[in-house]
Amino acid sequence: MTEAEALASLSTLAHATRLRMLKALVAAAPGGLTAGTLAKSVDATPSRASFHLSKMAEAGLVTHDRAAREVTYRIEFQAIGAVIRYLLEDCCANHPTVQACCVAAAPKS
Amino acid sequence: MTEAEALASLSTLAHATRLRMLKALVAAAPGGLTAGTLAKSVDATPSRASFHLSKMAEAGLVTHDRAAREVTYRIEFQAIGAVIRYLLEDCCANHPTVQACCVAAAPKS
DNA sequence: CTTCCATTTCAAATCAGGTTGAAATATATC
DNA sequence: GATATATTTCAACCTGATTTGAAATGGAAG
Repeated sequence: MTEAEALASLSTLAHATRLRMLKALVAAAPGGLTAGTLAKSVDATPSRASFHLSKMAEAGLVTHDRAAREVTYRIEFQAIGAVIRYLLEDCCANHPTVQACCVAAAPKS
Repeated sequence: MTEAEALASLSTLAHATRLRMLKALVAAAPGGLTAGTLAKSVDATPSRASFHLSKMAEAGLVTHDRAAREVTYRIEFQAIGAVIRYLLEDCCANHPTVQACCVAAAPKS
């Protein structure tokens, strides 16, 4: 992942509406949610939701496909993993103190 | 870490000058770098560097202390760890696919 | 083909953040 | 105290992101 890509992902994540959409999509994985459902779940107008979703799609954080009239958005876990990895590896040089946080965050045996 | 804190850290990281400063400070850890050295290393004017450094300090990503005329900035590894953990745990619910990225990023035995 | 529903696009207004350069502060030296 | 260096602060300006609401598009159903 390049610095430019990392910056694009980080600024996409750095917005309350988008971060909440992301959480909603994680909770709904692997099924995904329609644009309308997402809009309601983060209390945004359709046009605002569409704006933010297209930004997230542009950054590769979500994918979307149309079924009839509805557009379903799905989380792209690997894209978020790539951002985390960039922070850990490229920025922090895998510093033990930073890694310790990830280890602690992995209670799954 | 609260959502507001995570958003503050993410938007602080989402800027080329600041991300480069962060990398420089990681490389210089645990010693730190002076404001002037940092400014040169990212090719920024003193005033621009000071502006970005104060944002990073405000977000808790760096600390600073004065020695004579120079102000030395140091990376706060735990703060970055906290952001990563937030993404991993609070956003992605420790999803295996995302965790796999961190594991791969940890070649240190 | 008209109508309805879901979503996106668009232009205008607003807002937040970044850059610039000059001035101010802090500290040391003469 | 005067001067020099390191850094920060400030105000003005610029730029890009976000919001808003209306209009347009895509698709299904009568």
